Amino acid sequence: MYRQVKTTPRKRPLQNRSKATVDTILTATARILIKLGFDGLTTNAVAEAAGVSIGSLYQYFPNKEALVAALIEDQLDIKNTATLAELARVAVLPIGQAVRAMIELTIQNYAAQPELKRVLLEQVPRVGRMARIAELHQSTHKMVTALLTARRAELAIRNPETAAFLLVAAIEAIAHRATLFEPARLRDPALIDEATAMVTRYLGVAAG
Amino acid sequence: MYRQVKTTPRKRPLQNRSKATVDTILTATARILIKLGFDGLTTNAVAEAAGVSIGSLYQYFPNKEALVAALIEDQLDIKNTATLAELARVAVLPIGQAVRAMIELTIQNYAAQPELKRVLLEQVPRVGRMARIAELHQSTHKMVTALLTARRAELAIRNPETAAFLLVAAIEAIAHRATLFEPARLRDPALIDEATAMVTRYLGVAAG
DNA sequence: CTAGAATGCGAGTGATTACTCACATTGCCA
DNA sequence: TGGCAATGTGAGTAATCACTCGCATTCTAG
Repeated sequence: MYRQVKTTPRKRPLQNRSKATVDTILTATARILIKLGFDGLTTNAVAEAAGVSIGSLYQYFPNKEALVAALIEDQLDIKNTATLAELARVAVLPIGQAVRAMIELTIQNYAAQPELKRVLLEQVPRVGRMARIAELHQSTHKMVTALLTARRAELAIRNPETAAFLLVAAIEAIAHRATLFEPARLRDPALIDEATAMVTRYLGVAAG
Repeated sequence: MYRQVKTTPRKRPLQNRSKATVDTILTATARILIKLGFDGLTTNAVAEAAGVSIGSLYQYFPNKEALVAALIEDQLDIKNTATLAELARVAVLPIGQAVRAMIELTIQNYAAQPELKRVLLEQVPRVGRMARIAELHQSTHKMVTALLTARRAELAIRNPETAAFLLVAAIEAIAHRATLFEPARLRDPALIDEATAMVTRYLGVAAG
């Protein structure tokens, strides 16, 4: 279907020296990506910007997409860990509060380094990371479904599975769209208030 | 910021002969794009698949991205026209009904040719069409804001502008995410029911 | 009918750029 | 201290592909 490119790292950096090299390379990748986009990103340019030889780059990254994939993986891991942890934490709170907390977390996640987030979001398909995204969606979806099912008695919804899909998609999209098109909105408290209102009214619970 | 590529057509096809050529080229582009992705899409391959010489292709399209851009423009035009028309049509209906109609339209739009939609969605940034998307968002957003403002008295919301942003983002995302990750859901009536419920409860009106 | 415009043709080329490899340097450990 | 492993180097190569251009064919208007 797609020309899938191997993006698994070539070699793990063992000594501190090489760990630093890898870090520098990724930092340079991010910088160039923001400035020039994926097409302006050349492996030679990355190596030069990182002050590292092109050979060293290829010690650790098999190709250009692997560079971007690594950045994406980092972000996804951070986000996923934070999301699952927060979901666990809020599971016992009053639902309104739980909702607000999840919305805040989601928006905060996008609000940090929005430029980088934007570029990476755009490059996800190109770098063959859609499957990974799907996985994460899946895991979030399951957890939210479980949460909604567990507390079904308090809620006005009949179909927790579909509801979970809607909610996750909606909240994620709000942050996503704001990041891509109206970053200023990420700082607008009304966004969080209204989103919380939307979700809590849908669920039939008091706002958080 | 981005290496922006000119994607405006080179020459308009005048005779029927050339109109057919352009059509064939775009059809071939869509087919290859679905099968091989953007990287597998080469201008030579498109020309061959279309049974047209590479020279002819370049009569009408200045470069590879212009091919994809043309497909995207087509889809966006269709969608935008339909959306604005429907918004105008439902403006006088009971709000619950209006909401359901808009949700159905949005989902239908994605449900037609979901494969092509998926690839095109993924290629929007690469082909420099984010600005166009932003425009369309803007116009939809304005219209929905106007609608919510006009019927404010019937609604439980305080901030029509933010509410419009939320609603458009949420509904769009539900269809979008389903298309990308769970196409089967596009056929699930529960999706529409629940989405309608979410929106109408948020607005504080009877479900449509 | 004809002249010029529109369209169609496709082998070839030029430029880009990802990536290799043979070798140099540095770090680690016995 | 010596030797092996890890790391770093960068000129060069090979392959791809977007795109050109000079020419052939088809259409249309007068």
